Amino acid sequence: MTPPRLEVVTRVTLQTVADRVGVSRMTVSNAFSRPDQLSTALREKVLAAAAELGYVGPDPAARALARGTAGAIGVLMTDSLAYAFSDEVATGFLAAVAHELAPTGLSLTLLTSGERGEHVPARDVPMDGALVYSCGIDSGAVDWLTRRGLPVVFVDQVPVPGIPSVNVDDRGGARAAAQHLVDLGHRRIGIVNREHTDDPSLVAATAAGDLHVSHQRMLGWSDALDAAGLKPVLTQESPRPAEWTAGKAERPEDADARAVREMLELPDRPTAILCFSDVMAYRVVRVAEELGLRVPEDLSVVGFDDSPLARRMRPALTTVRQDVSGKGRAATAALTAAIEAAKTGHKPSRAKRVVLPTELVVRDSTAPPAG
Amino acid sequence: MTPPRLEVVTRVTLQTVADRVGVSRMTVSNAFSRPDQLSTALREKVLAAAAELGYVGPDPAARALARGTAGAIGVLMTDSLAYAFSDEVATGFLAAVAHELAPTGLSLTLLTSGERGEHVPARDVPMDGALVYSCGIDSGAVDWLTRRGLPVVFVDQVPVPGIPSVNVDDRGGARAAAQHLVDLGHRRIGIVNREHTDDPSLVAATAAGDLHVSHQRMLGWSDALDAAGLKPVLTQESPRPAEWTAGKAERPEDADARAVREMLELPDRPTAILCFSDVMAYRVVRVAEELGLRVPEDLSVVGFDDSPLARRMRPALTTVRQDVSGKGRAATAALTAAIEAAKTGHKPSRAKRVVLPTELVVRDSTAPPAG
DNA sequence: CGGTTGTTCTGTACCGCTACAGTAACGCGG
DNA sequence: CCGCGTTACTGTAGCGGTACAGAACAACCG
Repeated sequence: MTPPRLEVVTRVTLQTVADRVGVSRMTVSNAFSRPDQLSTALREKVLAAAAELGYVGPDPAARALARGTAGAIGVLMTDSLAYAFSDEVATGFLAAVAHELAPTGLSLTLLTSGERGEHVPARDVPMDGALVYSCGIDSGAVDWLTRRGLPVVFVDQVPVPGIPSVNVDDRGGARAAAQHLVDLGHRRIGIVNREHTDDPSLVAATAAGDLHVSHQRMLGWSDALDAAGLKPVLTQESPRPAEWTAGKAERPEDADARAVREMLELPDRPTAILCFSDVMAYRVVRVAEELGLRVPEDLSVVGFDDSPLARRMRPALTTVRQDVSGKGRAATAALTAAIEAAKTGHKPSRAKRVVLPTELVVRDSTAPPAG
Repeated sequence: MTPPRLEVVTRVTLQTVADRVGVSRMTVSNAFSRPDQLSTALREKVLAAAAELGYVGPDPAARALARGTAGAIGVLMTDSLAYAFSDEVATGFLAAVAHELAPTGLSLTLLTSGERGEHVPARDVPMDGALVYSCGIDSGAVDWLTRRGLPVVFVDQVPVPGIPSVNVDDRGGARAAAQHLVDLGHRRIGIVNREHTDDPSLVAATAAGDLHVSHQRMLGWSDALDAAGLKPVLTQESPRPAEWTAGKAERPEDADARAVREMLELPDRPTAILCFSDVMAYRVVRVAEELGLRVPEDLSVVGFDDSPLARRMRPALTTVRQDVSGKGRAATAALTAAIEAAKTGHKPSRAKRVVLPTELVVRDSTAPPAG
């Protein structure tokens, strides 16, 4: 015996509309998805009936299953979305991706690398492909993606054979930045880097995937400094913000500031500092000011990225420009191409590797050393 | 005749695994999704077989269809994602949403309100519910969402009966800001607002949905100014950045700067300025500096939002704090509740309306007028 | 006028999974 | 040895679409 309780809202599906108009379900489907498959007159009639019945359109989930495409791509980011969103470089990248994606009809789903409870985004979210951005390969997330057989593009990661990647010329940019200081006459140069390692084997290993960028920049700085016979004063940033959630105390910043202060209070303090990012450069400038040092008279500071902050700061920051939007565009293009290729069964003979150029932008935060 | 061409990669599904182990497909499904439904021994055997066959787990799309849930929520934002991402208030909100969402297993899909080509995100993306954030209701997107019968929560929008909403006390905050200036002794006060309207009927109308916030703030400022018998010097911001895409010239900023400059060059220039946002306040300070005016000695400036920029600026900005993270949390909570309610068929008797408090934060950008 | 072509609509067979009802086997008290 | 509550597993019937191979019929052509 069927339960007497009537379904209050019987879901309106293709069939409902089809019955109403007196055509086959397929015709209704075509009316919505392939207008060229039926006469205009009938299509209008179907659409009218659909509107009347409150049928909005093909159910996205059902369509995804039947078509075999999800209509969305994922962006795999740091576990801490708070970090990702507060970083102007990351958001600029995302904006470019979103913008580039729009005309393709694909939408953008944010993936965290962390596995909260039973749910693993990289495994459980329907998508047609994914961008792996600024996140360690160590997180199982990348594994899930590849195991699912999803097209993937690496951004700012260590390139891996067989996987398309987009990078910027971090090393070259860093080299130019360091050379700039050398050319200005600086001999004691400090470096404020993010967590990184000098051991290439470690960097190459999957466990240190997201250190790639800092390592490359370090290499670039060393290129120029070594050539000039200089040895930098190092300062490492505290480890990456693991569980740095919105609203909590900002550990990394404090640790950073302290380290920089120590460096600037050395008897033989550096006359110039190379920084991993504009944000770090900003912090360095603040610390310098607190210590009564003028920038650039007493201390030259160079950033990296040329984020909006660099222009906003005073003094305006000398930095290395990378084309964040271009990176987003290139990554998106590479991914959509890979998705297309996967669809048609084509095996991309060689995974494309894109390396975008960087460019030194000299502004007001660098000058020859005093004395 | 079936095509002789063999399927190169036969897709591995539940059935494949089931056949291999010699159990029913249902058992394999349970092994993955409901471990308590079978013996541990068998489950392990199934999992092992799955691993061996390269079966990653239930296909998300198929699962979504069968279960009737998409496992994702959408956030409807301005057409220009570039704008959304470059705004610290918006990104802070998003970060909070993402963070709050994580434990629920829901992921986050970005929806643009614009309809590019045939694809309309709000209609075509599988999701269980959506947040409507900082986007005009005029865009058909909201219509699509509601027509689909999706649970929706409005954030910073004009509250609509029957729809849960989260707002902050914009008016109260603005009032406090204006009162602060009045109390300091200012009599000539300028206002730099975003596009807005004074016509309440227009604001209430759907066509002007995203002007709600600017209108509320305007009301708040007026509350205090009117009470003090003052009439503000108005300056409107240019219209919202319609097609302000990444990398393009930044029109709004320029227009803004020009307008502010005009205001500050008046013979009877204001001694204090109230701004719609911290970003605008920042621009005002820059213009003032260019004109040789000192802040706060010659000009007091008040922002809104208390975004990170406010603390970063020099002088540190007096502003009105709103709890962006709290807004994100509240919105997410409201949405998940609504989704839950929808699932169990419960009709939420009354849509909840949350209004978060605001608080004046006095820093260094305001002082009594000179003379 | 037979044959080819084109348009418009239909029928069937999935897509891969889950809900739910049901069956078989087992343990156990009486 | 029967009845009965558990536990472990299975079968069926969808979820709501789309792909693709026809079928019906008109138009066109030599």
